[in-house]
Formats: sequence, structure tokens, C-alpha cells
Amino acid sequence: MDEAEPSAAAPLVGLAAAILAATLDEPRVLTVPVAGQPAGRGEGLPAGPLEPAHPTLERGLRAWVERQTGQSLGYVEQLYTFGDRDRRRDGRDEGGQHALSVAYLALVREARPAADATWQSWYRYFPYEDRRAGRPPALDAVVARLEAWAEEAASPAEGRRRGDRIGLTFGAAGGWNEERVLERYELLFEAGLVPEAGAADSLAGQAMAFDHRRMLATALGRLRGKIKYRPVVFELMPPAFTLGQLQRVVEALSGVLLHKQNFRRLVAQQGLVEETESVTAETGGRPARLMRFRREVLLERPAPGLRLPAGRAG
Amino acid sequence: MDEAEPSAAAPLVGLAAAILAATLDEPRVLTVPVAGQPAGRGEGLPAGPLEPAHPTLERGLRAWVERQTGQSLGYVEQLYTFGDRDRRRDGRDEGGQHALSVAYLALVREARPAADATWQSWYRYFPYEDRRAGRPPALDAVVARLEAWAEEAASPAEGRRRGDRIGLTFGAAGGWNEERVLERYELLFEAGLVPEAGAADSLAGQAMAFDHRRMLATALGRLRGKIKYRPVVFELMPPAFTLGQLQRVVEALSGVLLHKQNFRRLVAQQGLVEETESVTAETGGRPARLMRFRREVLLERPAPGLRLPAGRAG
DNA sequence: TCAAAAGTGTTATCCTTACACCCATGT
DNA sequence: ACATGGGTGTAAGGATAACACTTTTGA
Repeated sequence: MDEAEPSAAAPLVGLAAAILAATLDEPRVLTVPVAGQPAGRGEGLPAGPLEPAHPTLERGLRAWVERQTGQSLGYVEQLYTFGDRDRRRDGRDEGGQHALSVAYLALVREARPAADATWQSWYRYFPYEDRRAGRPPALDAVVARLEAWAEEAASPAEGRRRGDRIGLTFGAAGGWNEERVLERYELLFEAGLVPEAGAADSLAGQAMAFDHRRMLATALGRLRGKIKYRPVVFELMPPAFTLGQLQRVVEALSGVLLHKQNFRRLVAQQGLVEETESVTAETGGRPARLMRFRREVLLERPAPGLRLPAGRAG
Repeated sequence: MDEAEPSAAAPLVGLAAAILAATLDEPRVLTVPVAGQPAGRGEGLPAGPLEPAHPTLERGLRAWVERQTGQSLGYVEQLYTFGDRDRRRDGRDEGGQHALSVAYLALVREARPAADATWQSWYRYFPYEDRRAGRPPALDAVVARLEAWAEEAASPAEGRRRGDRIGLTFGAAGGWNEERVLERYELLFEAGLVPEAGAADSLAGQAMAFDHRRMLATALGRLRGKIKYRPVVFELMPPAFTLGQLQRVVEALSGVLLHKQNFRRLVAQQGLVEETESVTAETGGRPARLMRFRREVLLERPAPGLRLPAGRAG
């Protein structure tokens, strides 16, 4: 990297965290109130500027999160650096100054809200991403609007491109790919269907401050992909859990239902978990054996994860 | 993101690009000379500071690359933002000022060097990553040194952890995983076996300026992973090519040899390519049919790529 | 005629998927 | 008794990996 003197227009660098958890079969994200935003956009991710006192980016992030929410972070992973100048298009002119934001994904075990931070379901912000109860009702309306947007393209070629993207991301062709959360959000953004892009209603989900919903979409997509080849789900689980609980968490994250028998077999024969001696007698039915994550799997398998068995019924 | 006033210690933000190509069966990276570095570290990636005139990060990157190398970029993807303050540990004290660098991966079709930029083989910087001619000779010496480093750990527990990491990344357990380029480099760095970390020799590969070799390792790992589920190889190929050429490029990128027959079948039945009418009569043997990338595959398959058939012989 | 690379066919094996069924507990 | 969730077995189908073999050119 070439050396640069700090100039009057040195960029502002922010740190933001999508902190995810799963409790009571519902996937959650930790949000904080954000002042000075347009109506309906007062929710945001924990965030703050990078300061000289921060030894590293990640340590700075942990400091901000702890200060704003009281939550201490375990697993943390860098997601993406958002840096377009027009991030600020909704705010005042910065006179050519850049505003970067380095976004992180964090996975935590427990949901204990602190200060004025609150846990919210992911699907508050992305209602069309939850297919556990079948095709979500919001989806048809959303796709219809997208298709209208494709119709009104300037050229037929552009219209075809838009149509292709809609089919690809919203599943007309080749089925639903649960990982394409960001692509779906960006399509909605481009089509002007989200409040962040000027839409009047929240049909396509609750808005967030700044570009925080884009960050959250990036985080969900990354996590949905990653559970398939890294045992990151266990960062969200208690030390001991039943296979049923594990399945419901994976379903909550991915937004699709899985085939029960195959899920169990997969988990078992991959060596991802091992039995404990105890069982639990929870809600109805036969008591279930409690399992724990088998840490050794990291040394045995090149890509230990939960390839989703794609099944329909429970 | 919270608002921050630009302070005296506003961070410096740099942009850097790992520009990759594949010519003559050799994977290449575009490098530029870097002045003011310690001996043996005068090679670097095209890079420059983010400037107020740059509309976006990516546009800034393209501008710097074009100015420094004359190369215009096609496919560009953000890799990672490196931001530890101690990036500068080899240089002077910055008085608490951060120096971030946003690294990008770029794939280009042709290798036409310009100015004082030069194309170099990847394996100049990571000799142990090339297994096309069998186990590379450098590898044994490198692993031996790593194991000595594990021996001299402060505690037995730490020694075991180090041993596990060596086995995992360098393939004692579960075979060689060609994607773990960064993990291998970081292990070598921690063990002090690379010049960037103070080593006297270049047994583990040619050093680079700043943390550019870490960026390059990130890029190679990402590309090696991505060819398996996205048709990015074709960004490196000419418009028409033979299946043999395609295979040799994939082998060059991944550093392992593939099973010929299965590779061809895979490429064909995945619908990744289609025949053209022409054939080519190149170096020895029967003339081969020229193929081209089938763009429609993007609409048909959820994850079109080249899962490597893992074969030994050609 | 032989080397070298292109290209085709076949088979054994493993993994995925789907279906059917039994088990243990609370009400 | 029966609803509910836990848990096991097995068979069909498709993808993968390994093998052997033919074709077409240039030297």
C-alpha cells in the first residue's frame, strides 16, 4: 500500500455488528435504537466509529457492542466493508468525504437484552425469507411488484435481465435458494420496494437505519451458507441439546423445513455430536437424549457441516 | 453507524488488488515494485490510498490499478479488510493511527504487462501450494520446521494445539485441502518462518511488501473455493478453449491434478460449456473441439461450478 | 509406426432421499 | 387409548470415482 498523508477529507470508518442468536425456535438479531433517522428507520445494529484507542478492528467492535448492549461476543467474523459514498444519499452532503463501515457477523449463545437493546426476529426485517410455514403470504405481493418493475424497464433487454434476476433469486427457476438473502434484498432495493430506497410501505419488511438492513442481509446469507460446511450452529446452541432442538434451530436459520430422519442420520454419521448420559423430558412425547457438540470433528472432516436434506415435511 | 467527527487520527484507508490470470498453464498475479521496503520485500500488489475523488471503493481500486499497471479489470470481488494497527509493526510508529487496507480479488483474461508491473507465478510466493508435480520438495522442510515450532511451545496444551493445526492445514490428517491457503500462511507467519515475520530465508516462499502476501493468500483460497460453486474460471479463459486447456487451468489454480475423463464428463453434464463448430490443432495429438462458456447455466443451476474430481493421474 | 492428446463407455460404490415403522412418555 | 415427539431400518436412485479402451493427428 502506498503511504498517504492524512488529509482534511480522511474517511470516516465505522464498525457494525449483526449479532445473531436463536432462542425458542426463532432466529434473532440484537438491535439498538438510532436517533435522527427518517420515520420508520429508528432501528439499527450496534455500531460505532473506529477509534485510535482500539487495538484492532475486531477489538473495537467488541468494545462498542459491549458498551451499547452489554452483550459480550464469542464467535466473530468479518463480513464486508461497505463504502460507497452514496451510502449517505439520504443524509447531508459530506463534501466528498467517504464513510466506510466494516460489518461483522457475531454468533452468541444467549439472548439477555441489556440497556435499550432488544432482540428481534430476523423475519421482522425479511418476512419473505421464512418458508417454514410454507410459502409466506408476503411473497406473492412482493414478486408481483418486482415483475411490474421488470415490465417498466427502459429497454426489452434490461427487462429480460430483471426478469432473469427475479426468477433466479425468488425461485421461479430451479427452486428457492435460501442463501441468496442479499441478492433478494438488493433486487427489492433497486426496484424501490423498500423504505430505504424510498418506498412508502414496509411490505418487504421493516426498514433499518443507514444501510444496516443490507448488512443484516449479508450476515444471514453468510450464515445460511456457512452452516453447511462449518459447525457454526453450535455457537448458537446451549452446551447440551436434543437433536430435535438442533433441527429446529437449523430450520429457523435457513427458513426451510428439513426431513427429520435424514437430518438425524446426517448429524450422527458426520460425527458432529455425541451423546451425553442425560435425557430431558420436555414438551410432550418421549424424552430425548441430550447431545453435545463433538469438537474432534474439526480434526477429522475437511468441511464438517449440515448439508440440508431439503425435505418438505417434519 | 454513529456519526463521528473527523479527528486528527482519522484512519488511513488503502485499496489493494490481487489481480489473477492463468496463461500457459501457469497461474499468475500482477505485481509492482514497492520502494522503501526491507531487503527482499520489494514486490507488492497494485495499491493506493482511497481518495475523495473516488466515487466508490471499487472505482477507486480500478483507477489505481489502471494507473499503476495499465490493466483494466473485469471481474472484481471484495476480499477482506485488513486493519490491525500492528500491520505497521515493521515500520515507524504511527502514534495510534489506524491503517486499514481493503483488499480485492480481480480476475482478468489476458496477461499484457504494462509500465513496470510484472506477472509472476503464484507459486513463487507459495511454493508449497503447487502439488501438480507431486509433493513439492519445499514441503517436507517447511513441515519439519513447523513441527519443531510446535515442540518448543510454552505448554504441552499449546504444543498439542499447534500440532493439530499443522496436521489440519498441511494434510497429515484427512488429506490436503487446497483451499486452506491463508491458514497455512498464517501458521508459517506465527511460527516465524516467513521473512514478513522475521525469518532470514525464503524457504516458505518469496516475501512481499507490507501484508500483501497475506492478501494474496486470501485471494488464492477464495478463488480455489469459488471455482467449485461459481463459474469464475471462465473469467480467466479466452472466449474459446478446449476441455484440455480448461482442465489445465483448473489444475493450475487448485494446485492438484484432476482425473481427465471424470473432469470432462462433469463439465459436460453440468452444462457449463457448449461446443463451437471449430477445432484446433495445437501441440501434438488429435485436434480438439473448441468450447465456449454456456452463460445460460447461471439461470439453470443453483451453484454451477467445478467440484474437483480429486483424481491422481492425468 | 509410435507418441500424444482427444474422446467414449462401463462398472462398482457411496451418498442422498424417501418411505415405513417402532418406542417412550404425558394426558 | 392416543397424541406427540424420539428414534431405527431399509430400499431406490443418482452422483462419483476408477477402470479400460478407441480415435485422430504430427513426427
